Amino acid sequence: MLLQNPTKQAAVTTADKVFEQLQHAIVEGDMAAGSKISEPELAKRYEVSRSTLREALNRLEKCHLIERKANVGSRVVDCTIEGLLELYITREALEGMACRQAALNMTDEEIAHMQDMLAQHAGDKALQDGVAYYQEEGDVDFHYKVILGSHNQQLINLICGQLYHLVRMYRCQFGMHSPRATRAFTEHSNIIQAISDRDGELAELLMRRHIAASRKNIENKIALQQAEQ
Amino acid sequence: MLLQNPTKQAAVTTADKVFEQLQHAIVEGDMAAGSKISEPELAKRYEVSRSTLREALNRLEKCHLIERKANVGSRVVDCTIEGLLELYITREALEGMACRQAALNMTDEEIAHMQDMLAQHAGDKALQDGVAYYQEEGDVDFHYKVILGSHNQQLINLICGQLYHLVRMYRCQFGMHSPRATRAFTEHSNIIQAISDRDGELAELLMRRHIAASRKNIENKIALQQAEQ
DNA sequence: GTTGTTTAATTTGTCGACAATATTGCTTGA
DNA sequence: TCAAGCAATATTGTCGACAAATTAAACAAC
Repeated sequence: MLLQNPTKQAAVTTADKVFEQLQHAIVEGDMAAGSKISEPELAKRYEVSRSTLREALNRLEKCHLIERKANVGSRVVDCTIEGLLELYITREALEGMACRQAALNMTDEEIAHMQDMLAQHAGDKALQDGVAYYQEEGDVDFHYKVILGSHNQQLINLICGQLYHLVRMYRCQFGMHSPRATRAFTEHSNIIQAISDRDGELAELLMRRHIAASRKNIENKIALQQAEQ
Repeated sequence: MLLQNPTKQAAVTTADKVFEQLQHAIVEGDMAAGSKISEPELAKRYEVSRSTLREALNRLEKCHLIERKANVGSRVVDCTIEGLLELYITREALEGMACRQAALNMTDEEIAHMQDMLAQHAGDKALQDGVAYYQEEGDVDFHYKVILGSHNQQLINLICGQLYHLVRMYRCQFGMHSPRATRAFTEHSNIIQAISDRDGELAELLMRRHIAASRKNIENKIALQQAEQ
């Protein structure tokens, strides 16, 4: 299982390694969302100088996992419902367009490969109807493939390099392993079909609905929770 | 005339100031696109230490104006036709969605203010049918207003904080003061109308066409240039 | 003359210390 | 008792120097 950011390149410098560790810690919630970051403390904990730590912090800021204010310091971003919904809106726009471009720009080989992947997921899913696996890794794999298929470096960087770290963070913190698996599988199939038909307009429409469905799913949950209280 | 990035906050630290100067230099082309960046040289020229310069470089990287490779160094991004078209595609997706959200989320006051702005531009335009003014500043103002009107912080940060620096760079480097002014004005009017009608779907559609029209305008120019050779 | 290797020089990455700014806690006065 | 101002503390921003890596150059071998 890959399941790793395709735009990620091997960590060579120590700042890279610290960045990755911090990234993990933030995404997994080991560093509480919204909490203040103490540079001296973190530098000591990871056994690096403050310069290297600051270099790592800069990269965290680049993917919107922390926020800095001049002469005040850094905080881990906090996960709010509004932020989550905003993120989905943004994904809808970007991944929708990426899907349209994928329909135009993917090679036949890439499309074939993606169809194979889906077929394999179908097998896994039938095998272990626990559904969890597909939703977790399969979903991310699928979306990555489509995004990369757009062959648009701008879109790829924005989505994979920045947005998806936040997406993962929200997924962890809100414990979202949503049980839309079977439905998601059908939606994925239809999207791939549209791509292989080179129907960009339909591909975008389907991807947008796919993401919007997840968003609405969340909105409903929220509404339900508020109704209970 | 404002015409400045609405997400920009006052430069307080010296790294901020160096960042702004470098940003200007890159956007305007004083630092050639694609050229290598020498940290020691720049640090000396701006009379700061390498640490502060690197801090500034980090921010330039954040808005995609330079690219860094570990142990190798930084380069100013180069302006290619492909990159420009990719940028327009991305804008189409993001600003389209921002426009839809603006139709849903803008306050009546904000809408009224935008209508006033357009009316004023109309006057200016009639006055000096030189057209240049409207295209330059008015266009940017209009787009900023719509983006901010989305009330979606994620979209605002992505577009205003990152994408638009690149947009400005391309505009400068390729000398694009495209003469679509009168047509653009009509398109702007229609978009505002859709927003004030709270018709998100139409607003998004119109904004996407508006941006796509600019892209196609460029594509045609390119095709023409290549035909000449 | 070209290729491959070794050495020198330059550049980037990292470090610890100092300066400037912000925060905290205390004192003082009303 | 509370507010305001001041002092002390801690944090961030900036600096110059050293270590590690890359690039350039010189040299040797084919």
